[in-house]
Amino acid sequence: MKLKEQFNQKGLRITKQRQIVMEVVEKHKGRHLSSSEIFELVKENYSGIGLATIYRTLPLLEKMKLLSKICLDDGCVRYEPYAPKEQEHHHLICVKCGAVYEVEADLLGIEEKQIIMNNHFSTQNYMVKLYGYCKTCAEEDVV
Amino acid sequence: MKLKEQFNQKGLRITKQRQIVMEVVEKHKGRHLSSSEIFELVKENYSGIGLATIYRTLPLLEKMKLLSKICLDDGCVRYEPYAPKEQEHHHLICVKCGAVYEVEADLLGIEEKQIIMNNHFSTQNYMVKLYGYCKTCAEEDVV
DNA sequence: TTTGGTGCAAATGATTTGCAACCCT
DNA sequence: AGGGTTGCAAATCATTTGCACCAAA
Repeated sequence: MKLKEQFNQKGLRITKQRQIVMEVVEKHKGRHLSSSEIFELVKENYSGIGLATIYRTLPLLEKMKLLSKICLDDGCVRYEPYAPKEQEHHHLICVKCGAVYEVEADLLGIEEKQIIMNNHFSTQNYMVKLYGYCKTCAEEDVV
Repeated sequence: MKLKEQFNQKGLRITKQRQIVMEVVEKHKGRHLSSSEIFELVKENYSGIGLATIYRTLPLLEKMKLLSKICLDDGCVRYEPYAPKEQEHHHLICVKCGAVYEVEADLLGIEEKQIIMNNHFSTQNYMVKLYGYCKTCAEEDVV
């Protein structure tokens, strides 16, 4: 199991708790789980888990590039399975109902990346958040 | 003064506190002020201000499209003067030192916008956050 | 056995809310 | 006058931290 090696290499231990956190987030790919949502889901499989462990585990898994942190402007940090550059995806946020959709696409073209390079900034990755109306809410507005 | 009319139209009142909050954020265009930073700055001109007023005023000014809320993944909400579509700008976030730079450009091309339209989403505006290394930190890494 | 890891409870920080007093219109 | 606003303090929420105990390696 690669996960275990990845941890051990850094002197970290792979515990039941860490494994279940990973499983839960992967199982719910496409949702954007907050820390407390993850806490609730982990409890279903491991009722003894403590909230503090969740809060200590999540940033750790993020640093190891196993999870990605996302911030959807709703007052809490959320996580999703890590997506390598080739699968970069972005978020469409409905300003009316709050629904979040994903678009899988490399939204920045060569030109745009050039503009950024000109600012002396070396980009590792990027995230685009688009605010607008989802189909449902756009139709309601017409009524 | 248009500001006053804009408020009165909605049955809202233009108070000294609200005016000073606007002034402070506009004066510091280019910085990305957190609520408590705004609180401190407002106090310089109006020492009686209460923190709760700041927290009530900021979302109000945002709804009125006088300010924009930004979330730079550092655990607090920040604000900057509202930028109409023509002046859309985005943020470069240094993952090492945390510095935030701005790029003024419409980073999404026609093609990319088309991709989003195909998702049945009508975009009002969007925000791009790019994570990477600023010039200074990139140079330090070489050392 | 030897650390790193965990649960729990208390501490922090950011933001919200109830309420009486206040002040734009 | 009258209702929107404010300051203050208490309440909430998300997240962090100290510490004794537990468990991977």
